[in-house]
This record gives sequence, structure tokens and C-alpha cells, in this order.
Amino acid sequence: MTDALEEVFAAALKSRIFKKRWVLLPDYVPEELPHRESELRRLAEVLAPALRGEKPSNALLYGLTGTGKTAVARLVLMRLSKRAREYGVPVRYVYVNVRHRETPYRVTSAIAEALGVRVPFTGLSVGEVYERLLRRLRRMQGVVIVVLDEVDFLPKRSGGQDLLYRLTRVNQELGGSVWVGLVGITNSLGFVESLEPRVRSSLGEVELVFPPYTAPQLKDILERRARVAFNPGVLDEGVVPLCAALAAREHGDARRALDLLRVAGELAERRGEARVREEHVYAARMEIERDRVSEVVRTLPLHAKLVLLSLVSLIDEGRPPSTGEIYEHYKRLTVELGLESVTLRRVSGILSELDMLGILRSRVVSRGRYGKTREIHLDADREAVLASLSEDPMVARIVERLKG
DNA sequence: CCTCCACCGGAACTTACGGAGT
DNA sequence: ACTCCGTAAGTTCCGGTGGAGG
Repeated sequence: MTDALEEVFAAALKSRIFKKRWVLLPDYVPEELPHRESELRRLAEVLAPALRGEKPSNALLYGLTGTGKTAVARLVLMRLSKRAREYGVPVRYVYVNVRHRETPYRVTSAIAEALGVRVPFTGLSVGEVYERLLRRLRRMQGVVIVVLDEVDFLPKRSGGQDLLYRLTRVNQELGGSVWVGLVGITNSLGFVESLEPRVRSSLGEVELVFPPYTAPQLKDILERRARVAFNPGVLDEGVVPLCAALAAREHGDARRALDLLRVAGELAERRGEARVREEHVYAARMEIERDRVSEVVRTLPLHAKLVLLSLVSLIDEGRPPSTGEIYEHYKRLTVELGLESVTLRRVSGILSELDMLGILRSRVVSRGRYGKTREIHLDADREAVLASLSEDPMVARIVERLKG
């Protein structure tokens, strides 16, 4: 009885399943990236002049999610800066994920902070932070390479285009003792086309396209990684091929495949089983989806939750609803809860946001005489959505009624 | 072939908030 | 103490628009 905790700790210490679980984590960068040899080489060629203290060309990497863009960039830059250290050449690199730091202010301060400038998280103007960054850069020498992962999130915000533009020509604002090179990463082709021509020609001096992995390639990648991650013989024969097949169905997403494999292993371990079976992979798929949904739904603003709840109710009654129908239902909910309702325009905006978050799918349809609207389907798992919604005490009551 | 519905979606603006610089 | 700043959520205003029905 008293040893329940000890048992848990002991089990954690000697994992039967994993040897090095962390090599399956999303931000782990392996020493080798099979099937990305030409991209690695190409990017290395582009950045190598930094070793001679010359400004490397800017590069733009694009391809769908999980095609190895980030891993290629990180691996090349890790190796490059290692070489630079050996030769005593001043080359630094800064990695910023724009999606995590969405706004121009936060992106600028992330770069500045990576270079050792202390920046308050609010209170200054973007211009002021940018000035501090420049001041720092002017005191440096050699080459600084800035990686902007998921750059497509930058121009979506106001001032984002401006920041991108300033960054592409930052070298003209510096004295010449330091050079800044940019590596942009995006999975949106539309982004590349939406760029101002002068930004595109500068950021995309070199453009590298990453094709999706094929199913056999995914299988190969997983097999290599699995050999390192798991104890010998714990994987059932079908596990790796299944992960590869499921991920291949989603346009060859390697991160997805690795997630499936890792979570399947974690599940097997939690259940105290000695082997990872195909059944665990299917369960992993569900768990990953539930976690994703709950993460998103839990952090939604109140009115977005109510809109989502309205969608679920209407779908329960049959046919996919239109924006107007959702709005009517939503308004009834707010009356019931004694709240002010937001405008139709806002609800329309919330619906697009939920679409982008992968909670629902909507397509714009024209019903001729009867107007043009969106036809909205729930994309996420209904039960997962309801479970996450009921974590909000304000919303929970209504969710209960829906279940009964 | 034209109309006109029921929205779509861009843009500028408000409000409330937490915080910085001087 | 005063002014300025960015962010998130929301509002106001408004120019589109695909296609069924007249």
C-alpha cells in the first residue's frame, strides 16, 4: 500500500519499452536525416560562406508539415556553428518559431534576447526593441543567421510585413562588421506568393522545396529511429509499418509518424505491457487527437466556446448548419446565460478561427436565391470537444443538457 | 439575363489591460 | 504622474459574390 509510489518510480527508472524515448520527441534533431541528403547539401552550400565571414544568401524553405524543413535547418546550423567554433570564426544562429511568438513585437524581442539583449515582455514599441537589437548587432562581428520557422504567421499580423521587410534589408542598417543571413521556413505555398515582390526576392534568394516523404521512406525513417529509441524486440512487427501508413495518408508527415510511434510506446508502458502492439498505435492516434482538441478548446474565449457548442447541437439535429443558423442558436444560449451576444461578423470570424485550428471544416456555398453562406462540419471528435467544453463551468450546464 | 439573398471577409477603429520610460 | 506602447477581443462599415428563381 505505502509502496504504491515507489512502484511507480521504480517502473519509471527501468523502462521495459524505451531505451531512449527522447529521440522520438518532436524537437530532437538526429545526426542523420535519411532521404533529405540533397536538401541538407543544398542548404549547407548556401550557408557555408559564413565560415569565410561572408554574408550567406537568404533562403526560403517550403514544403508540407513534417517534411523535414526544420530538422534540416537545425542540423545544418548546428554543424555549421560547430565547425565555426573549431576554426574560431564568429558565426551564430538564432532560431525563432514565429507561430509560438506570433506578433512582430515578440519575434523581434525573441531575436534580440537570443543575442543577449534583455527585453521586457511589454511596454516598449516594436521600433524601440528593433533599435536595441541593431545596437547589439553593431557591436558584434562575423555572421548571424536568423531562422524564422513558420514565417507565414508573421505577415498575418499588422506590422508583420514591415518587420519582414526590415529584416531582409537589415544589413544596410549595419556597419558592415556583421552580416545577417535569413532562413525562412514555411509550409504554405500561398504565403510565398502573397509576399511583396521585393521581400520575396530578398528572402527567397534561394528557394528549397521539400517534397513529402513516401510511405516506404517514412518506414525507413521510423525503423532507424526505433532501433535507437526502443529496447530490442519490444515492437511487434506491424507497428512501424502501421505508423508509417497512417502518416503517409496525411501527406507523408514524419513528425506525425514519430508521434504515433512514441505515444504508442508510452501507452504500452503505462499499461505495464512488455510489447508495443498495433492496437496501441490506434489508441495513440485517438489520444493525440484528444489532447490536441482539449488543448485548443480549453483556451478558447467564452463566446468561441458557445459558438462551438451551438455547432455541436445543430449537427446533432442533422444537416451541417450555416453561419446564420449557428448565430441564431448562439444568441439563444447567451440569453439563457444572461450574457451580451457578439455580432454576426464576430461569429463569422470565430468560425474561421475554429477552421484554422482544425476544429471544424467549412466551405463557402452559394444557395442561389437563398444567399451565400458557409456550410459547417465538425472536424474534431464530438466527445472530445464536449469533454473539453464542460471544463468551463459557465458552459458545462448546457453541455450536460446536450448529453441527456 | 438580371436580381438579390445571406452572408463573406478586409480594414479601421474601440476598449480594457498590463507594463515601460522619464 | 503622465504618456506611450502592444495585445486580444470585439465593433462598425462596407464592398463583394455564386447561383436559383423570376
